[in-house]
Amino acid sequence: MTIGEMARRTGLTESKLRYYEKKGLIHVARDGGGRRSYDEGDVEWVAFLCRLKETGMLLRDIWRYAQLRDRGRSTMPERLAMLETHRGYVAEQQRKWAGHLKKLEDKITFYQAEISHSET
Amino acid sequence: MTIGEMARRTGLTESKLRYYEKKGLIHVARDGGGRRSYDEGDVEWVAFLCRLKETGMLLRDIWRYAQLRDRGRSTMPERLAMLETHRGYVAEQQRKWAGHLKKLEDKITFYQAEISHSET
DNA sequence: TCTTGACTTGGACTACAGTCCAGGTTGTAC
DNA sequence: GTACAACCTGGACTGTAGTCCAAGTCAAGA
Repeated sequence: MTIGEMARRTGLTESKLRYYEKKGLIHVARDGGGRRSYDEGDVEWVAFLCRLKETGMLLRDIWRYAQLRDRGRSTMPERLAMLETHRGYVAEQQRKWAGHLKKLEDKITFYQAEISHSET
Repeated sequence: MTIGEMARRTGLTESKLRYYEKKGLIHVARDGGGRRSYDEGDVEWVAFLCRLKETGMLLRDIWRYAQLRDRGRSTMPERLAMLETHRGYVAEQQRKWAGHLKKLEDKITFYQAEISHSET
């Protein structure tokens, strides 16, 4: 798969794919002409990498995870530990957003009351 | 209230308080010696500003909100509209984090199974 | 009066995550 | 064999949100 196809598959831009590679998050094979050649395994890894990123993991931590992954199955317990730590973070985020939503709704209710009061 | 007291009250650093002022998000009175002098109204506004920021509103949008606020009660409907738009965003974030948590838990379950399989 | 510590300013610097660009290469279609 | 799109590289540039620093000011206490 070329970088263009990969971009379409993953929803990332080509720039991002090159950037993540430069940062050591993805290792990409090359064809005879020196062009990037992605496979299905890369698609899966990029999808997971994106999920980690969307959940607020910094690229440098994803890089640590990628390093462990490169070292094979023996690092699975370490990777599991990273994911468990991250789960705690994500669970807290979820609670936080729920709280934010509640407070924002209170504020909106207050504004609505103020405005309808002004109109009378 | 001096900037140091204000920092303690709001949990922000002095740097941030100066930075937000420089960006036009807060208007702070000065004492005779040219020092910042905050009041309770400032504390409340900063607390609300922080909530907007924590929920992902960019400083330039908070600035727009602050501009409306400066113009008085007549801008309440506009502010309400901003908050309602933002509520949609926050609600979506909450759903997103719930989804992320679910997927991450699936991955963790998978890893746990893999690891216990290796051990047998 | 002198020291101390909290404060003032503008501007330079940082971290993070990209994005863009010039100049060059490769592979396919006509 | 040439036009063309898609690709390559390194490095400069961007936006967002700060953080830090030098040089100076101000007020209270010894």
